Amino acid sequence: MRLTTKGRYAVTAMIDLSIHQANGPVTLKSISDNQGISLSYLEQLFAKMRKSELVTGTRGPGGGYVLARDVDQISIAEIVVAVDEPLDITKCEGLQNCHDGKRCLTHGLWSELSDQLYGFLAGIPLGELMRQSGIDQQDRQYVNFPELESSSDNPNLEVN
Amino acid sequence: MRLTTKGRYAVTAMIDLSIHQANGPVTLKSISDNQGISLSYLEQLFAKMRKSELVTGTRGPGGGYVLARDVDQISIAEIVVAVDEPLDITKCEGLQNCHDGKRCLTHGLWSELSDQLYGFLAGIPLGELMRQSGIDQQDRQYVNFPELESSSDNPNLEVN
DNA sequence: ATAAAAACCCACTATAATACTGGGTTTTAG
DNA sequence: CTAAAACCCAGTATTATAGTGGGTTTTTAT
Repeated sequence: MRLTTKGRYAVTAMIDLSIHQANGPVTLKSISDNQGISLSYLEQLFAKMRKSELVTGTRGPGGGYVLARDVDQISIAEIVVAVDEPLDITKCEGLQNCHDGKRCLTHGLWSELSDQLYGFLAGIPLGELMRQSGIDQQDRQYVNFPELESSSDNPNLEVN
Repeated sequence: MRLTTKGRYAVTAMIDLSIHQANGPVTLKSISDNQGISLSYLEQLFAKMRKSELVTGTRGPGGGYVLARDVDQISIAEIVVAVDEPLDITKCEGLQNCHDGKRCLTHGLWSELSDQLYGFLAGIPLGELMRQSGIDQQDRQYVNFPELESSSDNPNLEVN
């Protein structure tokens, strides 16, 4: 499992969607305007999320997207996996540098780490992030994730 | 915090290093041969990890790299952060699509998620993965991470 | 001394992933 | 009928990833 900016775009778009869907279907155009993501890129992302049955689209005027499930029944993991296409599994098979099984071994280790990461993100429902967005920026600090302290020694807070 | 194949290369190389450093410094050449990563790419990765003081290099014949700290005092998070250069923080500042603070808001949300991911990976020492590599592939299943069940419903096991 | 092994350094290139542009076509409300 | 929207697709620009190919220093061993 990878966690790239692509997944961040998708999660960001889904938060926007979950915030605004109360008034009916949300258009990609509005998400595009709100979040500064190109319309066509959003279309690509939502095509994948629709295939993963995270959202449902309705056509025509007044149409748009709504979440296919309750906001708390959709995890961050599902969103990330939906847009982040898996790389080919068989890459190391039949390669000369895999002869002693050493490469496959570390691959296996990473897949376990990946599995854990998935489990971690699977435990964070979209609604959790959505509700945080309603809280004022100043006081909003890990209120919904008490299991983690401030941990402000993180040198890599990717804010953009 | 991002988690890409680049981080995986670094973690893989560090596992290889931690396994072999008992016999003295490990050359990048040997890691390159073992793991099928290009020598020059390893040099780039290790230059960063050296700056982050995760490894120390010694020159000349018989030289190579060793871990700068005990294998259990180096976390996966540190390795990933060391090689994964952060994107520019100020990207959204002064942009027209950030006027209503909506973008900054979701950025903030993501940074919190990122912070949690960091905390999660910070809790996994390199030694934990290293020791798993000694266990036979067949029986090796989440033995060191009992907090997670098999979770074989993960649709995105990235094994390559 | 000399040779060789290794880190260390750098500029460039190839490939792949990301994100966007710009055109469509369908569907559907009004 | 018109327009708004999803839906679709081919291409392109940009960026990140990974590699190639040269160096130079440092250090050990001959």
